[in-house]
Amino acid sequence: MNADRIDRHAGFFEKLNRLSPLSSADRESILGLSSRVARLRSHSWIVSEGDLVSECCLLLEGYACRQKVAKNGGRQIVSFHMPGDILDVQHLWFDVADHNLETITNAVVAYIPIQELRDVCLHSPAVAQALWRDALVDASIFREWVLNVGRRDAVTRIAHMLCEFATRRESAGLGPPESFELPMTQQDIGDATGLTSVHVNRSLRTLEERGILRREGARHFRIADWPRMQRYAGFTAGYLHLAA
Amino acid sequence: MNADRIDRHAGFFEKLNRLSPLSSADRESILGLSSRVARLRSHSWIVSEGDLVSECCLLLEGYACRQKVAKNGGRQIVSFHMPGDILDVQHLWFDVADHNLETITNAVVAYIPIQELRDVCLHSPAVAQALWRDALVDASIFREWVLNVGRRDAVTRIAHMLCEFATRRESAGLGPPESFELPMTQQDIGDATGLTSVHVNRSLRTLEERGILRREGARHFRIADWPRMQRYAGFTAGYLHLAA
DNA sequence: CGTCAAATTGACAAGGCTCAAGTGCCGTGG
DNA sequence: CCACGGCACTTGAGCCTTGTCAATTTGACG
Repeated sequence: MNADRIDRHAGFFEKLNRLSPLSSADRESILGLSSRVARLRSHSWIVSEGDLVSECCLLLEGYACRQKVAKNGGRQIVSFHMPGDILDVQHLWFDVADHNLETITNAVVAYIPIQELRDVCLHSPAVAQALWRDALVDASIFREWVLNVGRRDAVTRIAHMLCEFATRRESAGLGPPESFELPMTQQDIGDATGLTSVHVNRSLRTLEERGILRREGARHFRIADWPRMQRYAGFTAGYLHLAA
Repeated sequence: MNADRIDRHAGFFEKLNRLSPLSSADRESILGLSSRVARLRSHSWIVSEGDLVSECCLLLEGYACRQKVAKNGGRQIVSFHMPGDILDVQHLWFDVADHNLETITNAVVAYIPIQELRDVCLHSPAVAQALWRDALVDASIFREWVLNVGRRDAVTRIAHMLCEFATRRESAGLGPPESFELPMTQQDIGDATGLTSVHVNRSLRTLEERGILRREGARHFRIADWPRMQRYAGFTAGYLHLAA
């Protein structure tokens, strides 16, 4: 597992390094973190609300989301995650989970002991800053989602979600925003945007009819005019703080 | 202003101390922070999206909110704040604002230079941890709001917002949850819950009719059966991480 | 070729919005 | 002290976006 580990964590280092410039000593401590790697099926729950958590999760392959469930049974997806994302920085400082972590597709996850991560933070302010920043980007995205769900109509809402997905995907080096495969179902999109899957379906059709978006198969999206798409959705990448 | 400053910051110290136990040295560095105190009228914008920020704000008196504006002009309030709250921890690490900060009522705000706060964090891991935790609580509240706006119907949604307000108010030592004066207009409640003020008005009436809530004057709320109210709203205080 | 989940479509219901008018409260000025 | 003005709050009527229910089609995979 050791060779494995160094490979995996290299990506982690790059991510943190982008959030806050790290020294080679920082690099060493990060690569020195121990980890447990697990393969998970789609729709597995990694963490459930109320769980006592002692590890942070790093998503290595596949897609995941964070979600909460309302009293009436409604499921609300609160964020999507892609390879390279840290799934729950917050457990660095809170040991009880306040939401669920669920895989969307089959996935590979690295679990890093929180205590080790804390120690690294203590010895390296730069690493701490990087992780902190990551958490702040998270929060910024949540704010945008509140706006999205609260104040945009169904069609724009979905368009905005797609813009965010495409942008983060590109920024994670997973491909161009103009053409991509969605990992989530229309039900998932609905749960993320506060709509029903039926209405998501109709809204996607509307986006096609308006020429904003083309689909090749149900999950493959092509955006001919990416700037137009962003304008249509009222999407500005600022809140993602990509060039921190 | 110096005597003033120590007074004010005492509250700040208490808040951080609750989030992470601080030493007396930590206390000194916090009380040693310089600050600029300003009185603001209601509906003033403290920070606007896109602003370059070099100070963190601490709300000393009055109420404020954070909000974003959609392309179509819709205003979405993303969080409410009360005396003692730090309004933008995130500017500790991001210098461009991604949302607006607005007063709800007349308010008194302390501005603390970010550089000084950063220095304190560098020298005191405990202070850093406290501020970090505060930011994480923020994020947790945003997640709950996404759920609130996305998956609860109008009446429950408003009930939930009131529960949160009452709980945080109590926790901030501002009074019992069973009886309080709301600082915000019904328009504000609408902007926070993704509803129109008209529908907020009707929903409040519904809450009264169902016996969940009593009003004495438009803004004074009385909740006879507080546990029942929480059950009705599906409110559980866990996400507020009050007993960190 | 059968199976199952996801996607699609239609008909209808309903929750929430829009528009519009009216009321109540409070501070200001005469 | 009263009249006025403005803002927030109320209330009603009708519309429209989105939800519900249910049936059908599609597509991936064994």
